[in-house]
Amino acid sequence: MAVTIKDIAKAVGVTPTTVSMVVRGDKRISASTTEKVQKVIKEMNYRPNYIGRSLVKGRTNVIAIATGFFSNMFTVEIMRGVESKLIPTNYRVNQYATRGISEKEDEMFREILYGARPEALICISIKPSAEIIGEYQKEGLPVISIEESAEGISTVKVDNEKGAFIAVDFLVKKGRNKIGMVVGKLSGCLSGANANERLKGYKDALTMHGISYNPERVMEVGDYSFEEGVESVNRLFRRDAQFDAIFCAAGDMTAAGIIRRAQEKSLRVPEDISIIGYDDMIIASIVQPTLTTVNQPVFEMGRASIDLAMDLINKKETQKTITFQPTLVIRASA
Amino acid sequence: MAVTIKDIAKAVGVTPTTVSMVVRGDKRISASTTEKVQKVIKEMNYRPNYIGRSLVKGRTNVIAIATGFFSNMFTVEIMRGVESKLIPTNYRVNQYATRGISEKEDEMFREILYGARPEALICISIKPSAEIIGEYQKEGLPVISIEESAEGISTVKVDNEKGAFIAVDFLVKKGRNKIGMVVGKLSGCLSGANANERLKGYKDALTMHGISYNPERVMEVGDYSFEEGVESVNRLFRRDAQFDAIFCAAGDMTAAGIIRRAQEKSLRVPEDISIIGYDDMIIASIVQPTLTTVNQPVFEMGRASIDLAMDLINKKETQKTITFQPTLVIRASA
DNA sequence: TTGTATGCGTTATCAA
DNA sequence: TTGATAACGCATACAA
Repeated sequence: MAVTIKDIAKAVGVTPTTVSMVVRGDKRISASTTEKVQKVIKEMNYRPNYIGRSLVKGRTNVIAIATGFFSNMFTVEIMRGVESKLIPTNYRVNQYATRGISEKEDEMFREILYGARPEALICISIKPSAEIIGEYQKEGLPVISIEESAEGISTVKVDNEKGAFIAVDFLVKKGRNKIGMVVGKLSGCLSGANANERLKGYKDALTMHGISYNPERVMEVGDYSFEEGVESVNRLFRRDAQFDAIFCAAGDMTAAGIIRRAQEKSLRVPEDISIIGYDDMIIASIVQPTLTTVNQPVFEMGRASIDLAMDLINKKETQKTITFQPTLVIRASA
Repeated sequence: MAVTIKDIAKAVGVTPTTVSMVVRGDKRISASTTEKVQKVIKEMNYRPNYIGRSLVKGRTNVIAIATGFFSNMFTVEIMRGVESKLIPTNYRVNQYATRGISEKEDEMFREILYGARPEALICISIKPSAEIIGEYQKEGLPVISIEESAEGISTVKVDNEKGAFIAVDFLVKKGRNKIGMVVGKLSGCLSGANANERLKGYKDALTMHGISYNPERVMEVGDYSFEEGVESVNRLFRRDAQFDAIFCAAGDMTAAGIIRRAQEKSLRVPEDISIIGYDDMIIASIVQPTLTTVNQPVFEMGRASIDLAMDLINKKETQKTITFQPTLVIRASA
């Protein structure tokens, strides 16, 4: 078994209390005993057990992060930001993946709340039910949502309407007026607020430029894969509509698929058809032509979520919404 | 504060022991009290606190996973495998990123071991020092290393020699004999066993085909970025050597950079120069021409690491090495 | 079938 | 400046 505070106490000839105080750097212990205790701590390679400490302190120094999958690029970039902010703190993160099984979400959130007892919960692209939010509030445990927002919790998000707006505005100013849109699910259990907000930005930009909205030009996709990009071009071109541009609000990977399929159909990008993606992932600068896309400061959002979590934990802040601004990164595809 | 076992006990009019036994489904409690207790548990929304439970049981139901960064594609894919295997268990993972700061690694491993007290440690692409391994062994805590291997710990790896061998063998059989190699650091603190094993496979394949080894054709790179691929072509072509192929053992992203730079130099891929990558990440099927590459069953390795961890925790297995076989995925670049 | 007593590793309160 | 005692939430050996 591991060395405990008691072992140290016995070895030095003091009580556990004294050792505990030395461990925590309490100034009331004399220099001489402090030194003796620290020497034995080093020799016996003692370190405090967080479990015991958590139990008595009622604090776990853990931030829980929940999302569907930790394996997509957006989440990975968020986590990079999270990691970078976590270093100077003595907090750790515990990850919880729902894996898209929404029936089990409530159960998972309760297990986190009552079982694991983190000091804050950060949700990425998922939204706890109102009931769960109520239970977290009752326990005084702050909840932060990245991307989604809900009554009673803090939010870190990007202005999706604006992101879509600046992309479509740019296309129109380039002389395009038959602009298609590929976007995530607008309704149903897999839908998020994002898709609808981006659709609104798209419509607003069209309206502003006096272009009528044609639902035949909008295509919903389920995941954010390359293959769905390929497939969405196939399906859009079967419809009764023409296109001189496609704004892919469903991410750069799908946009890459769109470029590929367009090229296979002998359409020149951007001469015959302009394409704009969303997210500004690394893939955007690798495809040919390189992809004009809407950048979201994802790394910064990860960092902001930890800052906010710490402020909420330390009661320096109450419920708050942080909105980041997207920017258009102009490359070669539009 | 949250509901505890005591609150339930008081509400029902039994002792905490009885409630504890009901929670764990002990058959010794009568059906009638079991029912009463369960009713109140539901009403008061009670759930066992893992901290308390861990302290007394000496088990945390946590597997620690440590690596440099969780944000690269290889690690992400490992984590996907890990997540997929974790569902039916009641184990969770805690992530620890060293962020490449190797001086602090020992300290981190000790904090994990003595502070967080997981039941197993999985290291991805990093290798604990012999001293640390000794301490983990002393505590009876199994360590699994993915990619790296070391004395005294279990390993999940891919046959790197074979991966390089099949790639180079394929190139030679295609009539190439001036084959360059781009590979990770072969020595120094950032080096791994991987790079050297792949170099050996490269040399073995050349030898087998009677081609002499020319160190001028080998180029070391530090990270696995697209930019390094671009840069490595620049540097290789400044050397006193010719090339009709490049085997990029430093991953597909770097290989994509090599393709790009080769094309910029008006070299046709694969007519003038064949290129083979490593890892078979999604990028391999997106670049033009699509990339011939060495596939590693990364997802499966993640899954295997959890299976192995569970077996080690449950003493069904002692130290063990699992070696996966790479395969060559032939696409258009070679 | 249920309750009593004790302990897991740590910290906090109060007393010496 | 240090120590004795109790407590955090839970599980378990043993007693009743």
